Amino acid sequence: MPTRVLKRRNARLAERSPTWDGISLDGIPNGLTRERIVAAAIAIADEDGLAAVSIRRVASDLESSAMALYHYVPSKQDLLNMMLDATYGEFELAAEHVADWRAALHHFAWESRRCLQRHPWVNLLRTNDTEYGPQCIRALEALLTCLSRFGLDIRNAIRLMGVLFVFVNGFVAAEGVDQKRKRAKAQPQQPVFSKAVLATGKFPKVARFVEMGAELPDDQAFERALNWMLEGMASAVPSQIRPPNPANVNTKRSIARNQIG
Amino acid sequence: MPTRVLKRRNARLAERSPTWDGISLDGIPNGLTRERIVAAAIAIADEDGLAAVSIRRVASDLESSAMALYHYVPSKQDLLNMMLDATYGEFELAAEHVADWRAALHHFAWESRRCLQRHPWVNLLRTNDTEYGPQCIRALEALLTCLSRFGLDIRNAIRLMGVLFVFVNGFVAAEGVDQKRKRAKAQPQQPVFSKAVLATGKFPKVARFVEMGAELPDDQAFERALNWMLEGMASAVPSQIRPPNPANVNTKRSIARNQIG
DNA sequence: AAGTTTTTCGTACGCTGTACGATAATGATA
DNA sequence: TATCATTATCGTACAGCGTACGAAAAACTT
Repeated sequence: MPTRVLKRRNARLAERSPTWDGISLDGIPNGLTRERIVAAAIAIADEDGLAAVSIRRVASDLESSAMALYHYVPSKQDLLNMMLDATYGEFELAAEHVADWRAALHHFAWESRRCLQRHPWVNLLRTNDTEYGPQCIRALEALLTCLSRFGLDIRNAIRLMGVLFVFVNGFVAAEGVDQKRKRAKAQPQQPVFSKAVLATGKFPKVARFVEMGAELPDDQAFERALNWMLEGMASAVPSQIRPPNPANVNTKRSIARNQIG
Repeated sequence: MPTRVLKRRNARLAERSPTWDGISLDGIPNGLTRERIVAAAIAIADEDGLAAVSIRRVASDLESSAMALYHYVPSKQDLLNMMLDATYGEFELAAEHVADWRAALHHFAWESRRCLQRHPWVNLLRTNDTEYGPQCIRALEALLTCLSRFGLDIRNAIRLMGVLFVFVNGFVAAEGVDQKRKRAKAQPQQPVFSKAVLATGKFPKVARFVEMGAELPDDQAFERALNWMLEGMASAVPSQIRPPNPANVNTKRSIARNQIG
């Protein structure tokens, strides 16, 4: 995208009223705010991908100049951190009516996936070393509170949540890659597996897998894998706080220890 | 790192023998190869992080010039893909002596973690849309072959592996963040949770969790979470090919269907 | 020796984050 | 209202990035 940004900015500047005094033409004050900057950056990332988020581009969209942003945002890395935290604001906290900790974690997983899917770039941000901000802490507090109602202490709750979040994150990341591929289908082709390698005939099983069509991750696959995860967790949670899963009731392998592991 | 790269390159060029003819001073031919380029890039990423991998830097380390590399590597993105695939070459294939599919997956998970830990930047690469190359396919084929020996068909094996890999990937990513934090302890401090937010007192559970010290992911935590994962999978795998897990033998909830899910 | 192909390299363009200093707008105070 | 201090904005500049383009050199063929 050559000179596009600059052109856009010049266009914006050109249509400014010469008597502009802090109020833009349509009546919306364009004084900068940290919130406005973060929102603009998120909009860019949603629309054109995370790579398109540059200080100059954000400033251009805000009809401002690059350096003006640095009064509200210490650095670009901080801006990215704020973007990440802002997405946690969309997190719908666990409803009151969840019946047990398994349902709470189930809700947490689906809600996490929903938020991650809405902003595919979140996966990229989470790989850097980011700081957990207010929105994230708020969601975490709510879930901890919910889980504690069902008898899980903080340490164990954190363990479960951590593993679950890691799982959801990885799953959505894999989903995102596939979706990106599907969207860019116009390309000559972007084979997931190098065709040259498969053509050697040395890898019959992988070739057969490719032939029968890779199974793309979807809602059903997510639910299935999530239940594996939860089932495994249930097998480790002390029985007295285990949800009344009919499949488990008559089992003798309940773990008596009060510590998960 | 200002002008460092350029200086290094100039130094290298300066110490070149004027009668240089394809053989470098210490007798090692420095004709470029795709393999040498990839290896150099990996070395840089291991040492200075993925961000330090630039075409100019790689060329400098190879005592070459930036544009020379483009005859062996179509683009930087392709170079990154090749780096990723090369790491699969270090993957130690499942030993012959694994007793059942659960042991095979257990080995696969630990080996994946080992490789990922050796090259922390792999996590960053896997988030982009990459293509699976020969080394990756080789490892996949081996695991599929191993799993099929225990009665798992390709579709189900892929499902299990996919979820497991996603889990390992996410876990190591979390580990990597913590390790990076630990290494940069000299900094004034890099609180994982914003202290200003916690100081509001609105989030007592999170605050208590921070007080009692976050439990860093380690070998033990990995093994524990991995067993959750495998336990959940075992509950979904048809009973006749389920490994003889004593905890499961007397359970009636075996799923008779031949399809996982 | 001449011609062809492969490999290397210099230059240049547009982009990036941001340090620094000058300028403009705003709010407080005399 | 005039002056000053603070805050906000902006222009310029620097070093670095990926890589398109074309010239140059080296290597290999004939």
